[in-house]
This record gives sequence, structure tokens and C-alpha cells, in this order.
Amino acid sequence: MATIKDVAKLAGVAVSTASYALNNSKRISTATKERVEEAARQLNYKKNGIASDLKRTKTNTIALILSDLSGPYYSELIKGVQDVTTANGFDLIACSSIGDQQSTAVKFLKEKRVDGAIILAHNISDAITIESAQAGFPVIVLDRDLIDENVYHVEVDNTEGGFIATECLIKHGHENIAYIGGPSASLDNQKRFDGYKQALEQYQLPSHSKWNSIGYFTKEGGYKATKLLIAQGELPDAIFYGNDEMAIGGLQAFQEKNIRIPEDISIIGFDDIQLAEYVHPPLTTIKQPKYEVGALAVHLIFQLLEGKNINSHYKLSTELIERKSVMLKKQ
Amino acid sequence: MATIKDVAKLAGVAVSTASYALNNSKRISTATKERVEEAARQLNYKKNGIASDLKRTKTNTIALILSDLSGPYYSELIKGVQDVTTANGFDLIACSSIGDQQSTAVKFLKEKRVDGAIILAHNISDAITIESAQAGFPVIVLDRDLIDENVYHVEVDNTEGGFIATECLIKHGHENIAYIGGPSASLDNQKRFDGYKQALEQYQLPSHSKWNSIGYFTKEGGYKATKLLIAQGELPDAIFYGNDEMAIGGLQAFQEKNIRIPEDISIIGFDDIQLAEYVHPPLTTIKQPKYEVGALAVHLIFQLLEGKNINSHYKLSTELIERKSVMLKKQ
DNA sequence: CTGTTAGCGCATTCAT
DNA sequence: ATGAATGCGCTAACAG
Repeated sequence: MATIKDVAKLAGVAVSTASYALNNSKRISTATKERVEEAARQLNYKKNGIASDLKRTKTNTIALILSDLSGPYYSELIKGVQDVTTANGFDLIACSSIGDQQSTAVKFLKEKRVDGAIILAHNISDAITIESAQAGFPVIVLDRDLIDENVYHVEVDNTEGGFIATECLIKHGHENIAYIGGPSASLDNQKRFDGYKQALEQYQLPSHSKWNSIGYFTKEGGYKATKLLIAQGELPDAIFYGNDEMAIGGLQAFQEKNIRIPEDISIIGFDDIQLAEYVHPPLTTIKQPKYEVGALAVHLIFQLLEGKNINSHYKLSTELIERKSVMLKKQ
Repeated sequence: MATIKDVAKLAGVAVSTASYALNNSKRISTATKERVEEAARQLNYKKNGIASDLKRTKTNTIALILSDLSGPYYSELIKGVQDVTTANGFDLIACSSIGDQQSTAVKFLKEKRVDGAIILAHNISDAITIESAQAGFPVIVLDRDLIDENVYHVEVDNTEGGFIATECLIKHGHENIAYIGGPSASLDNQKRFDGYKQALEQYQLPSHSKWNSIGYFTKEGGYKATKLLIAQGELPDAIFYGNDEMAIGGLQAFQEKNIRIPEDISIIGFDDIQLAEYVHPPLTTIKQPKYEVGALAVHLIFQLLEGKNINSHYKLSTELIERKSVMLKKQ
């Protein structure tokens, strides 16, 4: 493979001249520039970006670290990240944290292969995150609270979301409201549950632990938890599911028992995933400003790269999306 | 940021010794090895992966080039790619081709920042693909026919899929079968259409151009094309949609006119996207072996990297997924 | 406008 | 077992 040296030789100029010519420096005459370009073409010269990066000690790319490239994709979030990154003339690569310590993600985090990183991957440990973040290598986390000098945090207000969801149910006349949540270890889940409890308290409604269950943030998780609830005999007026996937699993469980949503019981989800609009009935849910989260995260990276001082913590609001899975309680 | 030099100095050894120690070479005594590691820890030393790659002229990572990171994700395909890549001890990064010539994808393709690439991005031109592919830099394309010495091609048999889809409709007694397809420029679309025509011909059914329309491979595209078809007055017995998204758009158009699927008209899609199972009625469709496509693509890259000779073209089969959108024609 | 030169940070060959 | 020296391919400061 041809290097810039070969190009320079063929064009009959010095390496530096070739470099300048190829990088469109205007200190080079049009004539030699063309000669160099012709030589490059003849040799099918491609610059080695790695060497270039090494020399400039700057990669012009930022990494988005996902727990699994094959998603469930936070496609809106990625769009936000992508838009702002390219608007700033930077490149974006996505890498997976599958494999934990051995993962591509860790390699990119630790080895200065990018200029900054956004982490949305629960399996990247706090220790690695802190270890990697340094002045000059900004790291934004989207999925955890993490206090460290060089780690910044953008989050959605899950507590508020949980509150709004529960309040929506309450305002539709429901009093016995269950919460079917995700893993207790999940911070998101804890906060949504907090919001739920706050709403019950504020509206002076009772909180029965028999109506609080936990499971996995998946369709199956929601399905099983709902089955269990049904088996209990007594049904609540309404259910707030920890996320949409669980709610969709719940939908299926109810359908199997011929319990109608929302006529017999109202349900609300959380996330506003694409599917939510398509299930029957269309799912009322809480929408997270995912695009904004992504866009803000990258924006912060650039602020940091420019040496600006910024806050270490940002919290964005949620929004109620009313569809058809919640209705007024019949008297 | 500390470099290996700093580590060596602090440990009181030569740079080379530090390098060996850090890379677990067994030529280093346990004592000095520990001393070096301790120094590295103290300085929070992280190796510069870029320098390392440059020195070794090898990156150990391959790139998956997608037209848009924010999907619609070929999640099964990515899973195949990811599994095989990590099984071989390589890293995988995904990058987007948004921005065409200026995109991250082109940068990674051309600048030897990875050891091989898989392209699934219609907006990467053939010219760039050919220009980038070289002996020693394997490129696999998944979305086009492209004949070049160093470009390899794995594809799904779209013609067969189109045939199977149409045949399924025919076997359910339908005779007037429409094809609502994607852009005529799309190779996938052309081949599915070919399969459709072959099936009609083989079963000696008439092909009316009034029942062949083209649109975009999107929900809106399917919606509009279906509206048009309905507006025409006369309805076919069944419709083969160029992809699932279009079929789902069509579903909506029919619903608005109170035309029942499959009682009044049968429809079949192509792709078996996640949504297909959830719409009403669940969509009968053609499933592509996406995981296998991804896995095979990476496998080929490693074969090539090892200097093996392989075929330049691979074609995988499709499969009919019967759900509820096709039923026997009433007499 | 063009050439000479010195690294970027690391892995590795060759001595010792 | 360890160290000195070289160069991967490129950019940029400096000199001319």
C-alpha cells in the first residue's frame, strides 16, 4: 500500500509538500498540487488515518457505547447524538459493551481511540467509567448516577414520569393502582416507583404492597407478573407498568383471560417505544425526550472539549402520551 | 496523560521493558513486571491504542457500515456480525454513512482505520466501495451486486422470496394478485418483483400492470399506494407488498375504508420485521435469514484476512412465515 | 512556495 | 532478563 512517501517521490516533491497538497493547504501552488494529486491517484494512495490521528493527538470522533449494538434501539437518542456530532464536524462510532472487560467499548474508552464517549450500557462498570474519564477525555453517562470529577450525567426525570403516569390514572378515577416494575437494581425503576408512591401519597390513596411487583423489563417479565396478579384473584383498577415492553406483555396476559383493556382495567406504560402505538389498544404511556438527551450529551462533550466549565448534572422532563389504554373508571 | 515513557521512568526501567511487562511477555521477571504495573497504576497509565495500531499496522477491528445508526435496525443481522466478530477476538464498530462523501463511514473505509468492512448502506457509492477495497482490506457488500476483484457479496435470495410469497397467495386460491413494491431503483425490489412475475407465469396467472405499483419502502409509501389502489375501484384478491413496512401502511389504508384483512383481501409482506407479529391481523411474510447473512459476512472477512481464496458471491434462502393476513379465497 | 526535520506513543529487533 | 535504537505514516514547526 502506497504511503505519502511514495506519492511525494512520484510527484518529485518533499513529503511535507505532498502532505500540504493533499490537505488543501493554500501555501501550495496549483501546479504542484495537481501533480501530487495525480501521483496519489496513480498509486491509489489512501492516507493512513491512524498515523494522522497519532500525529495530531486527536481523533475527531466520539464513541457512543451501547450495551448491545443489535438493540432494542434507542433510535431517537442515537439520532440526537448523531445530528449534533456531525453538525460539529466530528465522526461518530457506536460500539458494544458485550464482553464486559474485553469488549470493544472498554477498549475504546481506555485507549484514547476517540475524543469523548457517551455511555448507555449498564454493564460498563462505574470503576471503568471513572478510570477512563479524565480532564481532556469527557465521558457522559446516561444510565446512572455517578459522581466523579470528570464524569457528567444526563438523565430523564424518571420520578416525575412515574408521578405523571400515576396521576393520569388517578385523574381517571382509579384508586387501586398497581405498579408492576422492573428489576429492583435498576435505578430507572426505583425512580419511577418513587414517583408512583409520591403520587399516591399526594392524592391520599392507599399503597398496598400486594399490588407492587417486580420483574424483568421485558415482555415476558410483564406477562408473568400480570399472570401472577390475575391469579391473586382480586384485580386493581389500573396498572402502571415500569416500561412499555412489560405493559405489552401484560396486554397479552389479560387478553388470554378475556379481561378487556381499558374497559375492565386501565394500564399505562413508560418509554413510548415504537410498538406502543401499534398494540391493541394503543398504549397510553410516558414519553422520554430521548432525542434531546442524545443531543445534549454530545453538546456537553463539545463544551468540555473546548475547555468550558459546565454543570455535572442535567435532568430532562417527561411527557404524557394519551392513547387508548386508560379510560374513566365506571362507577 | 501518562505515556509508557513515564511509566518506564517511574519504574526505573527501559521503555521496551515496560512495554514487554505491560503486554505480559514472559521474558520479564515477575519482580520488574510488578514494579512496572505498580507504576502504571500510580500514573493511571492507559496505552494509546492508536499508537499501538500504527506500530502493528493492524487494528483488530472491523467496521459495520450502516446507512443510519438510528436504524430501522437490522438487529438480527448485527447480532450475527457481532457474534462472529467477537468469537474471533476482533472488535466491531458501527458507523453511519450519513453525509455521503463526508461521512464517518467513508473515512473509516478509506483511511485504513479498520481491518475490514461490511457495507449495508445504499448511499455508499460503488465507486467508493471499489476504490477502498484492496487485497488485504476485505470489503463485503450486503446490499448490491458489485463485481470487483476485492469486493465480496452476500445476499438473500429475493427472487426466491418473491416467488414464495406469490405462490403462498396463489395456493390460497387467489388469482388477481397485486404487487405494491418499493423504489424501482432498489435491487431488492426488482428481484422480489421478478419472483412475483415468475410465480404468476408458472401458475399461468395473468399479470396486469394496473396492479403493479411502486412507492417508497415505508409505511407512508404503502399507505399511499394502497389508497391509490382502492381509489381505482376494483380490488385484487390479494396483495404482495415489497416489504413489511409498506404492508403495515396498507393495513392502515384498508382499515380506514373498512376493508377487512384477510376476509376481504389477503396480504403478504417481506422481511419479517418485529412489528409484523403485532399488527392486526398479524402479518404473513417472508423471513430473511439475517443473522446468517451477518455471520457469514464476517466469517468471509476472516477467511480473506487469513489469505484464503473464497468465492465472490453467496446467496441465502428465505422462508415463509404464515400468520393471519392470508386466508383461503371464498368462492 | 517548498524542503528538512522532529516527533506523536508504541512494539520490536538486536545487542548485551 | 533488560536496554538502546528504530520506524509505523503522518503533520507541522521551522528554515530557506
